[in-house]
Amino acid sequence: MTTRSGAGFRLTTRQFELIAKALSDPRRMALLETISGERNCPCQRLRDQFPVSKATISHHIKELVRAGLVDARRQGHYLQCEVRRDVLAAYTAELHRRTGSAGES
Amino acid sequence: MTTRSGAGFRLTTRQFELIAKALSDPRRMALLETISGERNCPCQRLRDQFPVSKATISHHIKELVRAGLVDARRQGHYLQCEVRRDVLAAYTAELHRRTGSAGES
DNA sequence: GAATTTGTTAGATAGTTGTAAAACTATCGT
DNA sequence: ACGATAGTTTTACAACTATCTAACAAATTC
Repeated sequence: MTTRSGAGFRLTTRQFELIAKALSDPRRMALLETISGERNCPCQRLRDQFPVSKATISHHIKELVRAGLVDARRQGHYLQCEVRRDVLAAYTAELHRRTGSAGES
Repeated sequence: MTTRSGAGFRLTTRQFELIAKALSDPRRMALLETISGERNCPCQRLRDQFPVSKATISHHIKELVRAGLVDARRQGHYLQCEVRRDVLAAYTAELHRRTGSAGES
């Protein structure tokens, strides 16, 4: 099996930093988890699950998209969000690479 | 080969959050990289490589230790720092687990 | 024990950021 | 076109944090 270790591509320094930042807020991380839970996650559903305003959710999603962790496109008047697991894999690969952990090229 | 995916143990929610926070600052990440580069890294060497005060370095190391990413113990009047790669592996494993990425238990 | 070197702690400051309210834009159904 | 629903942007603010200086503590060497 091809493990996620070999993530096909490398991240720029900037993207690496943006991802680390994006993952550092617990709420944003929780949003990412919820998004990854459902195939297509209308943002509206996020509002039901988290006690935060829609403005805040919009902001967090923007950060996730900016980091490249999430793809979002408007579908009707819903927003379809999708987790970029390859980017996430590239992040952890780079993380291990930088710390000299086993298994990275 | 046993990939790092199976990280032997699980992190608490709290530690997961602390690690994410610890990794989110570029300077702190750079310090972690340097620490992981050398077997035993006297903090003094860090001061030579980074244009920050020793107080700042001390603070960052404290955060890394708090997150469990680094073990630090005083050896003489140097501080010996060591990266906990198993904790790092547990973090990435948990990250992929939470986002439903491949290969996690 | 005094001086030196190394790291820590306390206090202060400047910059960042998570959050919400309100105003705005976009899309759909009627 | 109108109204309703979904999401964005602007603005403001409180909380956090990276950083420094300065004072302190710990360990070594003379």
